[in-house]
Amino acid sequence: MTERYHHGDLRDALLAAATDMLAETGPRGLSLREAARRAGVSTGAPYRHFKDKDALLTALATRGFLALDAALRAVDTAAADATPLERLRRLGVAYVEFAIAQPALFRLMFGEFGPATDASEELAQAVRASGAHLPAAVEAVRREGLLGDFETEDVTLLAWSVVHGVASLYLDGHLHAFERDGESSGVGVAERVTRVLVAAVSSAAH
Amino acid sequence: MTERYHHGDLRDALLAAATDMLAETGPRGLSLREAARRAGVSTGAPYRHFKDKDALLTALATRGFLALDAALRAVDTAAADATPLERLRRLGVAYVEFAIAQPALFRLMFGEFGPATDASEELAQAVRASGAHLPAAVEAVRREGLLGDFETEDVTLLAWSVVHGVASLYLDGHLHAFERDGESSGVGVAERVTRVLVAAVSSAAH
DNA sequence: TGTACATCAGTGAACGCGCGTTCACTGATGTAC
DNA sequence: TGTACATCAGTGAACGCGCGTTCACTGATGTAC
Repeated sequence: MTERYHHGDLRDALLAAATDMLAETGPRGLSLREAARRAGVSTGAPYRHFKDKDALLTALATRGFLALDAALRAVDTAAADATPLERLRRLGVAYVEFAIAQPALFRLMFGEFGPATDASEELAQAVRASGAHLPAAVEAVRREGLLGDFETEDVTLLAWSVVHGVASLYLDGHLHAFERDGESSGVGVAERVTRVLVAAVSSAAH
Repeated sequence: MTERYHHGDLRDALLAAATDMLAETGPRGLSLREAARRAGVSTGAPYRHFKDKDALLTALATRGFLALDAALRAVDTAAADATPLERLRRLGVAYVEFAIAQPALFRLMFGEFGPATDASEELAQAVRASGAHLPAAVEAVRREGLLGDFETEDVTLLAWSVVHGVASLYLDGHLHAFERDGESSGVGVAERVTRVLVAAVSSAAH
């Protein structure tokens, strides 16, 4: 890395540093000063690129929701030939995988210390995009007549709650008792739970 | 409140003050100094009663789990004449109600900033006690032959995930889109979701 | 019943810490002529 | 092609803040005789 007065791409460098810190210490340990230090820049420099700390957090969360959106879209594509229910299930597992792969980012996005979801237009849009996959998948199930008397909205909420619950409990260390030999981390737990859920919902509709 | 040199029950007063602060500002805004201030005592005084800040947090979390245990036990008793499935469902709703009634306490208990669940023997025991209700209720359902091919453990995990997910999403403000007119807060959401879940699981078993 | 004394719950001042943010500045960049 | 100058991304020192924790101390309490 060349040392020069003008960094060149400090904004990106700060976001990258902040991402690392997030992974190491959680949203709480994320400080603008430390991010500046890591980017090799003085403590005042970030203010050329972000109005304040919250603006950086907002940018970080936006990236997170865009990444989640991309991950879910990829699953949707990859599972194009599966049944609607199986596609819904895989979406759910992918949600948990995302959370486990980037715990601190996930917490920033959904937890109490993250920015409000309407903190910026970009963020709001990313939130909307990433949140559209699950409802669409449930709607696809309904269109095939596999939802019985259940309402689309209720099933969406149920599905989201399950995977968000698994992810949260796992990240906060409450699922140790439920992990089994040979299961790699919480993803196995997510697999099991989503299978049970899909089996229950689908047989209820018949 | 009389002003005297010896407070009399500073330990309890500190815990009470900390509880208030928790409700106002979350686990993050909870400081030993501010708790001392509220209890009308100097900043060093808490150290007569708690080894350090974490010890106070541990005591607080222990109280929380004891309260959750009591709440769930009360539901269990009150629903003694309901079907096992309905009892399970009410337990789940009570879990969400607890979270909504004391958001910051719930976060301290289950979130990333709370003490480890084995930080003290009392805490570990309270965690165990409060966590026993759900598995017991699922086991009761199974005993009636209402679980079909599902494993007790998987259904327990599913149930816990759902209610924990609803609680977390609600507390973090992500369920606004799912609330309906006339529903008071997230409890109505919990009612709907648990009904769908119970309907699905039970019909799958037939 | 009264007194000496050990105990211990409080005081309040001080420590070092890292934080977010501001500000007068300086050095590099690129544009107008 | 060369020069004057505006722009703006950085510097680094400083601000005030609240925090957790320590420490020598003092005042109240209760127990032994």
